[in-house]
Amino acid sequence: MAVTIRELADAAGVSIATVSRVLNHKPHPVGAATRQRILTLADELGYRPNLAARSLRTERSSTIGIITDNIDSPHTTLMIRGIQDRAKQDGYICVVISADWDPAVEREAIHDLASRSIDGIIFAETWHRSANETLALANKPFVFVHRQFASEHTYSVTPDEVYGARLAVRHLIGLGHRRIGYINGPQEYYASTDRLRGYSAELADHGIGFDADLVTRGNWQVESGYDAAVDLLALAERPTAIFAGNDLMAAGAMYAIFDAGQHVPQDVAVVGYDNREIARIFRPSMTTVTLPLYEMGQAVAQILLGLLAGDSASADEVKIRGRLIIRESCGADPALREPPLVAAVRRPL
Amino acid sequence: MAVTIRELADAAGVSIATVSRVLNHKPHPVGAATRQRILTLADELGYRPNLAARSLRTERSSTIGIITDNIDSPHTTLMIRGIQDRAKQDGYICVVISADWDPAVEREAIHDLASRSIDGIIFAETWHRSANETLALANKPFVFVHRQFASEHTYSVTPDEVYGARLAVRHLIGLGHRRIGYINGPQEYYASTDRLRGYSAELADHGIGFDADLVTRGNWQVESGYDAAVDLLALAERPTAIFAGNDLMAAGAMYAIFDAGQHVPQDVAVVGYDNREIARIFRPSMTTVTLPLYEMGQAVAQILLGLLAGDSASADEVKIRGRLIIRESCGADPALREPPLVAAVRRPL
DNA sequence: CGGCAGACGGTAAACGTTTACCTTGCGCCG
DNA sequence: CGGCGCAAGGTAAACGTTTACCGTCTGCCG
Repeated sequence: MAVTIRELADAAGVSIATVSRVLNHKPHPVGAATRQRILTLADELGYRPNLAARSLRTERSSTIGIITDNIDSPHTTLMIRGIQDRAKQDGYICVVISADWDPAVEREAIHDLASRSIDGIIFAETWHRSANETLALANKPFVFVHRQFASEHTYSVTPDEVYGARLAVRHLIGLGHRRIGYINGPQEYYASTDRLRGYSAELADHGIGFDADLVTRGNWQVESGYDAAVDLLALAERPTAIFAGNDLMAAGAMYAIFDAGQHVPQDVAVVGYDNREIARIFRPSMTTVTLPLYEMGQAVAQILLGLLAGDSASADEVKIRGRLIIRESCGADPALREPPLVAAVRRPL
Repeated sequence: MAVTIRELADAAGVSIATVSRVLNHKPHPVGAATRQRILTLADELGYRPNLAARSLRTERSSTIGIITDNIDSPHTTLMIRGIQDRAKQDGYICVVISADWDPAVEREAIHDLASRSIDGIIFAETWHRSANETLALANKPFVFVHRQFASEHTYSVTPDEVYGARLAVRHLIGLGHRRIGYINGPQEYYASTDRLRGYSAELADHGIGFDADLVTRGNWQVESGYDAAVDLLALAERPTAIFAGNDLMAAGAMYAIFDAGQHVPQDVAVVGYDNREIARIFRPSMTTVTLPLYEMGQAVAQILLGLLAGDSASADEVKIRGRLIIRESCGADPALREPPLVAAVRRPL
């Protein structure tokens, strides 16, 4: 079976206390020779501390819990990856639990994590809801990332939606557009309101007045983007560009434009948001703003690990900026674009 | 702090042994009255066993480890979801580790999991590689799911690729096609060879001869599907339908068809594989074969949990069948189709 | 030369369970 | 009525760590 600290201590001819001290880099003085002996012996014997025993003693487990509504979402996984990678640097692993938008499941998850002596919790894309009191009694540090709804909670990491929207709109303005439609997401999402703020702020910065007719609303889905674009195209003074709240709605908008016999970007330019897989594959490929999910994951892990190490985090809320990816749908100079998916017909037919 | 078994025992006026016995449903006889008292008291006090202590004692942790190459892959997450959901029914949680196609990381992951007294390991989409000997000394049960490459290992769950390919080809044949091109994936993948087998078997069943010219190869990416379709369209005797090894290559193939001035499905019908998000959104929406990822996850969890419970699993390898999703790209009777994304222009422009 | 500080290391308790083994009491049968 | 068997429950060891506390030895200073 696995080699224990006892056996390692016997092999090194010291007590288990000493072994524990060198393995955990304790300040307690240990002779250089013994330390070295223990270290090499540990390596030779392949000693691995039993983490169950350790966490029984220390009430820590080098594990952080991630609670998310559904792990099977394109947004979540990349964030989790960021969290994992950062956590791994400090020897932590992650367990992720899907709460299915169900407060009861979420509470149960918190309890489960707590009874496993988890060190801290990250709420990813999920709202704290009724979790408050449960969290209180679990009294573990917790942090939010990509929180979708309002909450008065302390530490959280979110994308800088205002900045992202400004990037998109600024780009369109730079291409000469002055009437820019916006397809907003549902009102209750931060992403919607913040992107709208960025949209109008950027317009204002360029002296373009805000026109409420140009702002429509979808529900993040393709179909709603289609409907919204139909409305925009029906306007007396039609927009020459559309900024969609996400790539899915941008796809819908482009379909509406096609169905109206128009072309993208010649007649109407389109910019999306999220940089989902479809943005790259779509024809025309979509100019879009990235959601810096991986970086957000890293950032939130960083904060939690800091909390666990006893630092008090520097900022309550950190915002991470995405970047604009220029492709075909906006009509920018091809030199600025990402290389298109299929450059040209490669062989004569 | 958390209530311990000691406190619960004191409250109930019994010894901790008795408490432990009723909580773990041990066969050891316990009077109905005491049992009831303990149970209600446990509930009232909100007793949660300390899992660290339990696993120290039992060398089990109600945790299963999932090792995958990259959690951020559209295939993986849905499978993980299936595993999680099934595992949860038995009170297990999952930790997933991304091994980044790096054998060293994978070995390290196995060790890490072992030192955490994990109960079993699921390898998802990853090959065992040099993991063999590491696994041997960790001696935990392990199972494979969606294994990509050959291996002589025991328990595994894979999609029934032969069946899926037959579904696709049968459908095309049913629509009257006799010259059906196939865009294969890279040779080293099971998915490629098995789908090819299904393709030719189904042709044979309908008395259609195998024509090597109709089989091309891509690398799963959009671009390669484009190139492959260009080749197919250049054939003297052009195929009237193309079966692509995955949805991405199907998208590429359709782009090639468009660029040749042809229409899908009128001139060439196309069927994909995987039922990725893009299949639904693409125009024309793609007929495709689902990869039953969620079910595969459930199945593999089922096997592992069985192993952990002491049953010997019934079959070494279980294959899960996907199903055909009929959309626009194959030209089937609209009545058979999934409703299209955007049924029609909803409002007059 | 006495004593003290610090370096180095050991002892043992504790963390919260599970479980092998033991005790008690009661009913029943020969 | 003695003894056996079984139901019901208790005792205590063990799991592998960490860590507070306690030696011991050496060197150095007054």
